[in-house]
Amino acid sequence: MRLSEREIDGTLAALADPTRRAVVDLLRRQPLRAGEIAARFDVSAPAMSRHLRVLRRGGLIEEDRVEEDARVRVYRLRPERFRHLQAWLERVEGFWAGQLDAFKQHAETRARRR
Amino acid sequence: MRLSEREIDGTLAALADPTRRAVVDLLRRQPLRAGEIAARFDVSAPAMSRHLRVLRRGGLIEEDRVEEDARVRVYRLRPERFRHLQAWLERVEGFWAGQLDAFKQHAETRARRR
DNA sequence: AGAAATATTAATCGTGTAGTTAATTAAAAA
DNA sequence: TTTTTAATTAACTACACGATTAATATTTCT
Repeated sequence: MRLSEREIDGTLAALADPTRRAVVDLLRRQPLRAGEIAARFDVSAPAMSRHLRVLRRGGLIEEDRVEEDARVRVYRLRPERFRHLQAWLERVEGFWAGQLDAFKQHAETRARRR
Repeated sequence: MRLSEREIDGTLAALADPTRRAVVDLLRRQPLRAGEIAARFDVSAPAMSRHLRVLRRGGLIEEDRVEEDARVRVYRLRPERFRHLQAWLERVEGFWAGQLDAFKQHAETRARRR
């Protein structure tokens, strides 16, 4: 899958905040409820709620509801998006290989001319 | 190499802007002078200068000076930082195996509670 | 039904960031 | 030496973003 510019923007913007990266780091271990996440940081619940929304819109986490208690919302990481981001980075980094190809072609052209 | 939290922050913050990502995309092809970069976008030279500084501090590009004309500054991509970022993503994505276990445990706990 | 719990949205505030034009630095050209 | 050129820094404005407290659903517990 290839991310649109809009998706890339949301994803990178979401990761550009230290608190949100810490949340991602926390969710690596296991899914957690909104309250549990907020409690582990030095911010208010509303502030964390907004962070979670940004992460969700950035495609990095998703929200689940449990049947036992319809009030709680469980958040968990979405691995796909991280893989998409890796693919994006690979594409950007691919300039290196491209330059190498260009060099080869250049060398071949010169060789053929002789 | 492993990036510090501070470095990760600078790098991701630099990439969280559409204009700066477009600059990165542009520099994939070849190094360019500050003026050439600014001319390709719909922003003033000072604005682009700031973007370039953010990208440089984020470790994504570097500045070279040419001997023919000491006024011009040539910017080019630094591939290492992209690889470091990939490594960081891989580390975060590595949660997958653990997540599956956690899921199972979660499901079992729920089942037991009924 | 009424109270407590879970989480979000609303309203507000301060700060950081991107943009602009003007001023500045430094080097090449005339 | 004066003027142009290349690029940055300075000063200022507009707006998006993060944080907080208060208010609002919605669901559970007594």
